[in-house]
Amino acid sequence: MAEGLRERKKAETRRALSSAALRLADRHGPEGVTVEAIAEAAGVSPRTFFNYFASKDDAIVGLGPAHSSNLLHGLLTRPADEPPLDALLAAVHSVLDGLEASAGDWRVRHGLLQRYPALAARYASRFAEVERGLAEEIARRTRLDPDLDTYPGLVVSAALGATRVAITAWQAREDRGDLGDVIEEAFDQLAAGLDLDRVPTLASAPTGP
Amino acid sequence: MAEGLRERKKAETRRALSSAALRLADRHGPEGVTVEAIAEAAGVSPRTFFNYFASKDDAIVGLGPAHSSNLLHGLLTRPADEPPLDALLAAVHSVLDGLEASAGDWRVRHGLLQRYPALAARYASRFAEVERGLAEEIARRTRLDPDLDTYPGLVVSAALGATRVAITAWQAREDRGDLGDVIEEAFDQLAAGLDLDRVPTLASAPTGP
DNA sequence: TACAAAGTTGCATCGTCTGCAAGTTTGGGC
DNA sequence: GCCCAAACTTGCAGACGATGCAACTTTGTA
Repeated sequence: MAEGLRERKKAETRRALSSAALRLADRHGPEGVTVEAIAEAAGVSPRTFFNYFASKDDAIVGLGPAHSSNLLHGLLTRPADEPPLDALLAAVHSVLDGLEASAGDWRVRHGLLQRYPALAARYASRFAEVERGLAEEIARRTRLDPDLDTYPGLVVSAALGATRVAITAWQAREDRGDLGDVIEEAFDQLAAGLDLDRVPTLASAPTGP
Repeated sequence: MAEGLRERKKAETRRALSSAALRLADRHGPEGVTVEAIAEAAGVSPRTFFNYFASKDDAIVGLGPAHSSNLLHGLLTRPADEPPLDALLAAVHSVLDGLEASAGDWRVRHGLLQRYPALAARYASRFAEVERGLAEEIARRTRLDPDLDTYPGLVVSAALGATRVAITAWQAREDRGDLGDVIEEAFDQLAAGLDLDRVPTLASAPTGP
């Protein structure tokens, strides 16, 4: 049997804990919710909580132990001779598609990350590992050294920063166009060397109608 | 009296605490040192520690309450019509010059930040405010909206990322050239649109002699 | 010298997180 | 069906971080 009762129960508990943590944190703020409350809402003991998540913050942002990066996986499936920036954009896009599924939680989570910098920090530290992995793959493709050369780390840092900025801007906009488009636009600006005169299109008119 | 005994004592205690925290964390790791140990090394009670720093991590990374950004100050002194990327590079340079002073602590601190991502996260969250301030200034200069447009956040994110990557690469190199040069090189790569074919110069030959 | 403001300290307390030693449940061989 | 071993849950005890409160001490000043 590929999927025993055990596995399903575990997955369900994890989901319940993460979901409860997210919901409660959204309502009362991360500091306003205790592990005890989360465990109770999920129907397990406080001690069990720590069998699933290493910290309260991890549960809120929904990061399991081996959050094996979809981003890196996406990059690995791109052709090796593709320009790094293009490959990274494609990887981001592929992750985005997979994300549409649990869009509700994701929306709430990103809102929390913006409202509470401490949470974002926790998230970022997990993200640093991903960044490292991506940089190594880029270094391999460009035959550079991931430690000594700046290019691999630079491309990855710029790409992820662009993604982050794009998501934030997209969330701030009322109209809500396509997130993929906003991200693509940001990458175009990177490719244009961040030269204001050569930037393809700017999102909004200065201000007002 | 502009500088009473009170002020001097406070400053000294703060320095002693931060210094002890840094030194102990470097030796035993951030988790391996307790607030009690730091306080004892600095000759104050554990309770007093929290009159100076909001958390253990803050003491280690040496962040006081009002870490008013030199970076933003550096940016504000640049001409308003300077291209954003150039202005940011200049701002980074100006901060770097001021940093030479306490170079010893700074070196150790950056090493710690690299070894312990959790610390880096704490640092980054403080840094987020700085990033926000820089983006707002860039938005003002470019007559864009800091929330709705991606450009301001994008430039700042890319610039700070480039700085971070450059510092890391510089630390990894044995020969230790000029840090300013490495940073400048990274900014050049940004200005070249991260196009591998147009990147000015690459730091190292592929690998080996 | 006396007094007020500022700073330090101990104490009590809450919450996070970990190790350990039970119990309880599940899956699989027989 | 029965039983065992592995996996999972739970309670308990305890270390540590962090905060509020109420003395107590030091510093600056009248």
